Amino acid sequence: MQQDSQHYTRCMEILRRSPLFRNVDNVLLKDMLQLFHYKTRAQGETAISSESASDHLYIIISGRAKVSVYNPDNGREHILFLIGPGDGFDLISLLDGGWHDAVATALDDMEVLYTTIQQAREWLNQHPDFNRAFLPYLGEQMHGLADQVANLSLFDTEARLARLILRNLVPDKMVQEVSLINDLSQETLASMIGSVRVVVTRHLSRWKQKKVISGRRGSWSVLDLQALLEKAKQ
Amino acid sequence: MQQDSQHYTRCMEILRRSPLFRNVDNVLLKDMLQLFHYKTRAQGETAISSESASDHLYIIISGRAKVSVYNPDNGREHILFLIGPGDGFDLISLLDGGWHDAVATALDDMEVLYTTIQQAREWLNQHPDFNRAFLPYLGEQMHGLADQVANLSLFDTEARLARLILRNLVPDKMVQEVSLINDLSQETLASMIGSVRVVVTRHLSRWKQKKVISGRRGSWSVLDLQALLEKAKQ
DNA sequence: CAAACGATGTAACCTGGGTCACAATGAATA
DNA sequence: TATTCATTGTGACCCAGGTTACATCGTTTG
Repeated sequence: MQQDSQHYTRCMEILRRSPLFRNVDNVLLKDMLQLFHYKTRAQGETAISSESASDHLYIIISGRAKVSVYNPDNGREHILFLIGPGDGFDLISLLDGGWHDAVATALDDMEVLYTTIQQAREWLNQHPDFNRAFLPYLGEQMHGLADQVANLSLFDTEARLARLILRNLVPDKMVQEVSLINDLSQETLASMIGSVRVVVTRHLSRWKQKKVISGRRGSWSVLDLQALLEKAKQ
Repeated sequence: MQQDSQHYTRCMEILRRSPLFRNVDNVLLKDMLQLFHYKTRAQGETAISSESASDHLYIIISGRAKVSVYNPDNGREHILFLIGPGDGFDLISLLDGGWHDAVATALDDMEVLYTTIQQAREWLNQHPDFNRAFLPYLGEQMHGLADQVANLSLFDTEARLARLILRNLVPDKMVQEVSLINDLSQETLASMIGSVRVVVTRHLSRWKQKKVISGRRGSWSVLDLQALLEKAKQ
């Protein structure tokens, strides 16, 4: 991406804030930006499929995406990651072959930066400092996956849902002691905890009746944090 | 470990064959071995727990271990990885903080090499070539975790068990078209697929009746590979 | 050899949660 | 305002698979 591009400043800002490049020198980061190209993706588009996965890597500037796996036989989907501005996708292909089965789909209209694995690898060889930047990021993702495995096999759906919500709590500026969770459809929530929509609905409405939570899509809030922690079984 | 140690040659051999150091120069590898210390672990011992996890890393010389997570509430266990000679544990702490909840337990009597994260990190800074050696290994593990998530949430227990067996097939030298699987207790198999012992027993005995498999602990063989593939749903 | 122990086989039972089917509520477009 | 479509609420049904409880083997140990 050229320095005179209209998007240059915004992209730079996002990179600057990204956990991916936390401790990377500013000048170096500017240099790196030259490697990347800019493009947009409409909501719903399959941003990266398994075919193209192994030869490019991406960094998100705006919008969110889900990285998921499907079972064509029973039509079920599981969301491995939700990613947003500053996140990368297919970074794992810097380590080896990249995701085989996973597919990334845009949840919103998106802007992304992309480059070839080839170029990224060369860059990495010339600038080993970048290893210290992105390796912790991959470590984080690995922990995320291990946590998902643990959740799926050690906890029931109610606990998994509670845990998902607890991980997405956002402190609310208006009301004390109350917090908000993300704007995600119940369908999406279900696909994140390895369950189906109706089950999520069931638990949410039970929790509403018991005054554990209140609100609806996009504006949930937690009334009884203690109860939620209890359901998450620590 | 000193060059005059009685274990030196064997250790070196294991390291040489390990996927961890596939494309590492022999001389460099010998150098590296100096970093490590040797010790043994009895079967059943908790080789590495979450407390010590973040300050040491290990390479297995002999014996196997399981890396697993527990839910104290319902007493259930899930095995994240089975590791054996040439495998490392807690390598992820080279990336960040290491496993928090996972525990490694020796399945057999073991010999391990160990060193501090600190020392390993310094070594890695001086020898960036090692990044190319162990990063693909971590990438592999990451794929393994993603596969487990996919299996747990997209497939039923029968398919998961079939898939586990298919992944552990070993070509049999004696009989054509027949293969053997690992020597693992049904309890262990269950903990690898996120289920319980009785369910594993159920499926195995059904499969025996339908002549899909035969044998018993330690000497299973697959009679009808096609049927097994079918149950694994591709 | 007896006894003790671990790993298996099996049967009876029960429930979490998945499936199906429809109604109700918005939000968006004509 | 009417219509369409996506999302959500809810009830009835049902089964995979988890739970409990023994019985049966092999293997190890006194």
